[in-house]
Amino acid sequence: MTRNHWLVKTEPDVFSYRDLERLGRTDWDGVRNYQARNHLRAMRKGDLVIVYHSNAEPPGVAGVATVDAEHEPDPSQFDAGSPYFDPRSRREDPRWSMTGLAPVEELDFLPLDELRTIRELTGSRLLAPGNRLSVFPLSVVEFEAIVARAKTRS
DNA sequence: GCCAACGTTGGC
DNA sequence: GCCAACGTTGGC
Repeated sequence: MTRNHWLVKTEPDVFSYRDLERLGRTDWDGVRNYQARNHLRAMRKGDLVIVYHSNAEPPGVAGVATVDAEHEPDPSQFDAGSPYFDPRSRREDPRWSMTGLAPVEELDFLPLDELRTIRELTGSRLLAPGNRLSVFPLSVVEFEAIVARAKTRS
C-alpha cells in the first residue's frame, strides 16, 4: 500500500500550521468545493499533506501533516450558526466531508517566490495561475522536492 | 442545458 | 483593497 501525497491550503490568519501543532490534530472542515471534497474523500490514513498558507504575506509552505482520520460528514454543513452552513445538504445524504489531519513537522517557511524556483514544480498545479483549488494531490516527486528544499534552507 | 450574474479565492 | 480567474446558481 502506497502513501499518497496532497496539498491543502489554509489562511494562516484563520488557521495556521502552528495552530495545527498547538491543537495536536484537527478536522479539516469547511471545504465547500466538490473537487476539493473529492480529494478529501480520497485521503487515506498515513497519507502526507503539505500545508500551504494562502492569502498570507508572503504565501508559501509552512509544514507537513498526515491523515489521522479518514473522511466523515462535516457537521458544520448542518449548523445554521456556522459560516459553512449549507441549507441544501441533507443528513441522509451529506454533501460535504472533512478529514482528520495531524502535524508531522514544521518546515522552514518556503515562500511562493522560492517554490517557483523548484524545478520539479514547473508545470505543477500548485504554481498554475488561477489555481483556486484548496485540496489537491501532489506527486511524490513534487512532495519530496518541496520538503527537500525546505531542509536545505537556513 | 445554456449562460449571465454572482460569489469566492488568492496573489499582488 | 483590487481584480482576474474560476465555480456555482438560477432563470429561461
